[in-house]
Amino acid sequence: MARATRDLVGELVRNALELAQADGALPPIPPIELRIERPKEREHGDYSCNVALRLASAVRRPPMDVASAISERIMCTEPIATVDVARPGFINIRLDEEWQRGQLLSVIDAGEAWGRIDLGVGHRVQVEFVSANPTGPLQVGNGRGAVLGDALASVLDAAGFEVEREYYVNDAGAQIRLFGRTLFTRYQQQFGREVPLPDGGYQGAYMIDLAAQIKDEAGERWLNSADDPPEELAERGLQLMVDQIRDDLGLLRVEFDHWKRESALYDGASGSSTYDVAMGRLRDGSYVIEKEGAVWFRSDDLGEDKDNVLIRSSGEPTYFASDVAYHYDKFLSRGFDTVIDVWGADHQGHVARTKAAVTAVGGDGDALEVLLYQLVHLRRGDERVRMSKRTGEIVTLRELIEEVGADAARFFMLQRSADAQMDFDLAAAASADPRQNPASYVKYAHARCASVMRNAAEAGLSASSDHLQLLVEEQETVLIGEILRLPELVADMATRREPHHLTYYAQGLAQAFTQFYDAHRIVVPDDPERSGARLTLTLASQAALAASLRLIGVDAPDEM
RNA sequence: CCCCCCGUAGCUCAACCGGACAGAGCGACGGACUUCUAAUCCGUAGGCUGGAGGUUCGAGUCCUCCCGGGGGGACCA
Repeated sequence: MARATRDLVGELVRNALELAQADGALPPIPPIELRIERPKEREHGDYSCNVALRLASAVRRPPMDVASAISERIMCTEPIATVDVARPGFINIRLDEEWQRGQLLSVIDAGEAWGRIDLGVGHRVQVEFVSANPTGPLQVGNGRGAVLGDALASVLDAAGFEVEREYYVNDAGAQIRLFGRTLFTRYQQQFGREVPLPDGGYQGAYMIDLAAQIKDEAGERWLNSADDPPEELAERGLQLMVDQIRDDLGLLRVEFDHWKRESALYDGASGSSTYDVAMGRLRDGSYVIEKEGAVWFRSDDLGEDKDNVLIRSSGEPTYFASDVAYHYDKFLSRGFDTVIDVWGADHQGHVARTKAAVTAVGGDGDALEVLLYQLVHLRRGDERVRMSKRTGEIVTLRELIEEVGADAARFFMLQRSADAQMDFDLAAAASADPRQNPASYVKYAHARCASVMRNAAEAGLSASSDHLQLLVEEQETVLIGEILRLPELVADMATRREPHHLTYYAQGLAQAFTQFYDAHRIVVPDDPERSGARLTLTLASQAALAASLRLIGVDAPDEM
């Protein structure tokens, strides 16, 4: 199914609305956005529409009248069974149950690709996330960005967008030079030399490990170098660091399509590098001024209240200047229609000026979206786990994954909306007990589907679509509804950039299946017709569970 | 001083960008296993959605102010 059921319903409602105007039942009105919602109460139907309430004052008619005029003209075909009008002026729509049962076959056919829609076809989106400085290992907070960005990219992909996952490697500038100098110091220390760390150098033990590794690889090669740092040494250290970051992300099952190096923005003959071209664009647009010995981005025309330094009085470009060039590259060179940058909340202050910069270099600032995520706090049961850089008790992403596993790490990280701070309970996440750990609960439901199918095969029973009309029990109806809901959920998540709904959907779906399983026997050798229908439902459940787990990035095991 | 995010059940959090009776999980209490995985299920208790105004048919959601928590406001990233 390339279209969500909701869209089919919406089209029928829109037709009815237009018909009502055409035949004079309603006066002509300007086009209105039509939203089909899913009511909380099942008695209100499978879908509802509040268009009559919103139209009432404009057409100077009681909402109930408007609702009636529209609902009478809704064609009760294919997905729709009945249409009712309710109290204030809602139009409530109930789906045809036979049609819904028939959809289960499409679900099974789609398998773990269930939920894919064509909402975003032809639209190229880049999701850039993590992009932590390669001067140290990833921290827990980076993990949240990793999971959020990866799941969002998966959701957009499922919604039909052409998606690229990108990691921006900040391999230029002062901090990377400091990284090189720290590494050089540690390298010399490997040979027993007493060399002090540079001012503000990177304290972490990982720098010693890096130095030891480089010593093993290259011996004394740079020991007596006059450069600080030796360029090749620094480059090798950076490579190793990036490799480690890539490995850590791999443990989380996060993979990038493209690793973009900041230094590449400066490559090329003078005047032709991305950086030079982007700066040229700013100058052409009169967005550049010089004052106090530095070069500034003047953006008050674009609604910014403050100028920002592009080139320091030392002649060195700022991080922001690189960012201008980088976003020029994203939009003007590579031509993405939309770019979503996933940033930690501590970068909140950069949002406005980066959007302004996109506009200034000739792009559309609104096509740059920045998804900010709030901080993560760790706790273990009731005990707070401190993550202080000063005390050195930093919890790395790798440590987190080793303690709780990739599945729980991903599921827990994704459970909160990006703009809510998060308490991550290591004790709950590390537990295999589904009562503590919803990731286990969902996986268990999937494994149970597989188990049921195995037992059915042993009993000589198999899924059949011949008697789906037997699926009329309350738990069966609810479960079918949950399964069929995924495509519209994908649409909502993609549109609103909110992948966290996945975890709630997966839990609700798992619960619906488990309740069905608990209330009714699926494999009944004496009743092959009913068994065949229920096995079809089981297969569809398994597909929907697998599809949602795949989007979350969690394994869907066949046994536990 | 200014800007951004948050404040919802004892705890952790949802609530489809204004809808119908604010929902889950955990925790608490009480039930259900000779049958496909009880790693489960069912039931009960638990709320003036931080506070005060406002907007309208209708507000947890939007506007103003206040309180509280977090994050920003550099020629750092």
